[in-house]
Amino acid sequence: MSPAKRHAKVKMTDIAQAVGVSAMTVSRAFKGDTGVKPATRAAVLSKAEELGYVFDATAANLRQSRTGFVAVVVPSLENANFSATVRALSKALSQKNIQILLANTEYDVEEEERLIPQLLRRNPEAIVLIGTQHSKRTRALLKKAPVPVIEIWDLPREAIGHVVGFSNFDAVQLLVAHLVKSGRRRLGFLGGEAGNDPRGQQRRAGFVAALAQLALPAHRLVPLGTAPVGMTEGAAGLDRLLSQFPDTDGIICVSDLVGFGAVAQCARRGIAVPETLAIAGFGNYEIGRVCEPALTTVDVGAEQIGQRTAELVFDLLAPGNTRQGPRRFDIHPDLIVRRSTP
Amino acid sequence: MSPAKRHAKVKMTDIAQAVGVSAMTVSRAFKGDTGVKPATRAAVLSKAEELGYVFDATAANLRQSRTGFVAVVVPSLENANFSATVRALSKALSQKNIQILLANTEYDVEEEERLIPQLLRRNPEAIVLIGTQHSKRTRALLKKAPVPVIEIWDLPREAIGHVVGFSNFDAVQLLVAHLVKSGRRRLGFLGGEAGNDPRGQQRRAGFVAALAQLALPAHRLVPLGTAPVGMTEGAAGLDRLLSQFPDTDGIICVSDLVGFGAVAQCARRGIAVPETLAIAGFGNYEIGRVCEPALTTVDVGAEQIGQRTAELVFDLLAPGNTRQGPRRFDIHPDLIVRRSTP
DNA sequence: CGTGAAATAGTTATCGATAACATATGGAGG
DNA sequence: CCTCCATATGTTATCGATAACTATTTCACG
Repeated sequence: MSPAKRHAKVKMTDIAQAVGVSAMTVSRAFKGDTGVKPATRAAVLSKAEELGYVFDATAANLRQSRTGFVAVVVPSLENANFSATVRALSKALSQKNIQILLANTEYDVEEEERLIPQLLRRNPEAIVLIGTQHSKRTRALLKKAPVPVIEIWDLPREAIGHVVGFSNFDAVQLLVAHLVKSGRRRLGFLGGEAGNDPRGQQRRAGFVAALAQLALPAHRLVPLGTAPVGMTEGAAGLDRLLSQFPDTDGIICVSDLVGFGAVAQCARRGIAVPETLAIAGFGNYEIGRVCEPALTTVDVGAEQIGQRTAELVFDLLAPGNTRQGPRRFDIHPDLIVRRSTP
Repeated sequence: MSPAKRHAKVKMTDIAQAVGVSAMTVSRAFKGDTGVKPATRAAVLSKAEELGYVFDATAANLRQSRTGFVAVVVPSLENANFSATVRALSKALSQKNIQILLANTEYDVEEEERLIPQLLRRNPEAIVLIGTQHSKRTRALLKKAPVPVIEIWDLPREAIGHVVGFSNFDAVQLLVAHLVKSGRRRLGFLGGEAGNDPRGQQRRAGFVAALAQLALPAHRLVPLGTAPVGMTEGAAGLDRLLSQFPDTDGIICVSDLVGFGAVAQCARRGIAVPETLAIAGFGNYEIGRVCEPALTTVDVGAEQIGQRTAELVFDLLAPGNTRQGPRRFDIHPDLIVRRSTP
């Protein structure tokens, strides 16, 4: 810690005094455009530089009751899809100098319940939640909260506020349709255990519903354990699925990570993909693009969700915003066909 | 927006009035431990609940000049190693209700220079930076900043403040030693182009130095482009390396992602790994554990870095802290041998 | 030149919680 | 029954920037 750090904090009044103006003028000079003579502004800014002044956002925030940050609640950062969303969101927000207050729930609804009040105390301008499954208390808290709530990555029947997401349920149907069209009939699903990954469950529900509609059997379901499930679980899951249902001719996985685990396990076991077994993933992760054979998957537009969310935030914070009702953006996932399915 | 949201904000004085005590008593009741009669505290808390009171951290922060958040600057969140660190850090900090203010530089030193002043204005209690390469202005700014600076993920010769990291330079030597011990002599390196990934460059430098020390040729270097480089670049890089240096018998990759790309490409080209070509990765990503053959790699203790950083932050913020000099934690990476090397 | 609107600058009060200090109440001990 | 100290609570001023208002200067134009 250098000696400079021990100096008393420099504030606007110090600059004001040094330059010979009032604190208000300094404040105006910093904000940029209001009526301050260019010469005065220059003097203020140079003196500020000289004194090593650092603007105190806390004080400004209190006075203005605007904080300029957005709270973001994620189930996990290690999921490349979620981090892509956060990245896109962060990038867009930082353009307008809005900061992100990050909270990580580890897929735990109770942890979320504990964290959200902590975030709300800081008066974020909006709160963005990946996921739409919350505890009763959390929902009640957010409903009353004096900030816009944006749930993303899903399309809940009953949203708390705004929504930017897609239907996991529908997205899986793209994959089912594709596999069925290419002649597969005995389809299995890896992932989506009842529990802490609502998106995974929805994908499974979508799978079951799609098969039911086609009058195909939908009993080949293998849960993989507690989220997050990854490549390791995919490999183990494939073995489990095939030992229970050896005649399976197509598998849809809850994510590309699981899909890759399954494909890799097939390679080890000498099962031909896609000839003997077609395998599809979900989420368009990099691994699905690179593995052998490359995975058919669904691109859910992770970046797009982040981008759109940022735009929504800008909209909500726009000065003239006549708070209309809650908004709902439906992102449409794209089917990406690759070599792992015929 | 529910009607409740239009209500004027409830503050401590409102509760005080409703309960018939002073604002100070309400404040004390919330803090928990100071001398407040249990009955009074109960009355205050229940009234607060009833009125839907939300504590305003901004005001408290201003008064106390403590904000309770830590700024975290990352080059990228999509790197699983970095997000593991952030996750561990976030998890530990949230235990003590310290929030994370996140900033993403996208591996861009100028973006970092733009973002850090924004963060400093918010009076974080500490600023954590992944990486030790900063612009001159950034360094100067951080040196003067009235908050502890913690650089992580590297061991810089000249740190700004505290350090929690490991030597990328040394870590690679573990891999070189391992490959050489198993008889490989014509080693190549994929990654670490001069540019925006200083950690990658250090790994390459470590590779060159290790070979030089063993009097082995160290010219088989293939840059992959601008960070972040991943699986795709690994596959392309392998082709490039083998076309330039067909006799290569061992490759060290700047990350497991690149390593996987290389291994996958070998599978496509029918090159036997590790018999013909040994391949090692870096970072102990999940992919390296699951791919075929599994990758020999170096575990750099990403979570451990986050954990340690949190502990350091706690230490620095401890009330009785007699600010000693800067601290330096050297994390020791571990070699993990798997099937991709003999 | 004089006048008034625009441009520039200053004053005062405020955002909401709390540190620091001041005061009231209760009960133990003499 | 009174002193004294611990416990419980109240008062006042403050953190630093800025909204809202007021005051002054500038200058275009008649």
